[in-house]
Amino acid sequence: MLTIQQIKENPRNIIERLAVKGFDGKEVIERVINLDNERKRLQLNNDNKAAELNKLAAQIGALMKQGKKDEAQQTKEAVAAIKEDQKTIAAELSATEKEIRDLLLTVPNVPCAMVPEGKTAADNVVEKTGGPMPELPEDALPHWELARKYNLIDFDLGVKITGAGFPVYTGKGARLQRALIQFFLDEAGKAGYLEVQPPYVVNEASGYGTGQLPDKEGQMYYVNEDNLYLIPTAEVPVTNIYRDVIIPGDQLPKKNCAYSACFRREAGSYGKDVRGLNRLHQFDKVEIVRIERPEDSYAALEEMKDHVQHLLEELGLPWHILRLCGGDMSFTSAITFDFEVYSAAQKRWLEVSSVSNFETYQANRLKCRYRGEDKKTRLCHTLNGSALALPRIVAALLENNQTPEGIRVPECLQKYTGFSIID
RNA sequence: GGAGAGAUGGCAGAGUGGUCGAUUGCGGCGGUCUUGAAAACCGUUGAGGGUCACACCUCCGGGGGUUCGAAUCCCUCUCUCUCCGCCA
Repeated sequence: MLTIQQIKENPRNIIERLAVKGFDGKEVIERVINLDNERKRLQLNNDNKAAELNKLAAQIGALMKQGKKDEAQQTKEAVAAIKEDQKTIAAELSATEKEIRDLLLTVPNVPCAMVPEGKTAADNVVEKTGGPMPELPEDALPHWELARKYNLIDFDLGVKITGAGFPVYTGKGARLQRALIQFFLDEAGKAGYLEVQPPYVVNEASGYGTGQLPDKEGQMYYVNEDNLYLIPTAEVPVTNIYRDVIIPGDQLPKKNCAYSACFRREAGSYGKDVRGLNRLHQFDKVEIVRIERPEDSYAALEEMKDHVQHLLEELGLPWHILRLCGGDMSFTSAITFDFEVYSAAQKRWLEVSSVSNFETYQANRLKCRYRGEDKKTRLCHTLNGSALALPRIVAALLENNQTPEGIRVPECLQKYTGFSIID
């Protein structure tokens, strides 16, 4: 969430930029500022009462030691009255604090200056395009047909075991999954990301830390008995490594990568766009996460984009980068770039990565700070990106690389798969 | 699942009702000494609110209570550890 400090520094600017996300912040921002002034007043009042009480309590202690019981008794009576006062002030104070917190939770992150205006995905800006566009024959098959033809993925079996959206990968299909994961992790390692293997299940505090809670709990699988959530992305456990942490300035940046299975309920999204691998409840992904000093975060974002682009080039897929418009960005992001690959048989672009800078929005919730040269603590900037999510990559690879002889495996994967063609 | 122990500052570890925001050790930082370093010695070293800066206030796992006063007593929740059972 935003900090009050941020809001107070330049409320007009915040309101203007929130409008880019289609959020009318005028009222909330004003309300927060007023409430904070009220909070300060109450706090001062409360503190003064507390100071008085502390002083009197010490006096009573001293009197008791001297054996002056009567005087002590008198003082005790004075204390009772002040306590009564303080009680009401304290109640007001905590109510005000709660209201501020609740309001702040409703305010999305402020989009940075580079974010284009716009309401829907149609307003996203294509920033860059690359990779070879394949020429497929008319009878080219979509990946779900190819998966059946070559026995790579059994969707029906997944339905039997679990339900729709939980495919079973078999044989070379399973091997291809493992190869991609290894390839992505190795590349991230080369780029300086420290690999971690996080839990796939997280507690409530972690859900709040990265912003899945309180709003999006409907998107996560929930384990009722233990009050735990299945992770929708490794971003959650990995970023929460840095929850409630003050990082020495010279240890920044922190760069982590992690493979994990991801679990998403995808409640309410059914229809033609969800066939095959296009949208799953469980899928594999390698995620990269960075914790940066504010002044470095945008350079880091560029590095992350370059990294993802590099992966797609190695895979030989046609890709483009979208700069998301305000309306299509997530609640917590300050700027987001989506990478899409072209699926030649489905004749559509598929999102395979999303790279975002959250600036201090996540860090404020996480209480993730660093200590600067001046010894002061400041909020870090957090960033993350998929590098990459597997299913749609697999879909595009199968479709785009299909030949009469079989499906060609990209060079970069062959040392991991152990085969160069799927036939 | 059963039984027991515990949760204190970056770490270790004291403190069981009244200058305790907290003894001490380690670590960190600054300094003296040194060509440099180590050792030794001296000093310093938690977070948040508040203030121009002080003052002042809050925080000893979370929440509630007792008391003039709680890290210390009571209740409750969560978590961790040990032993037993089960088990990849």
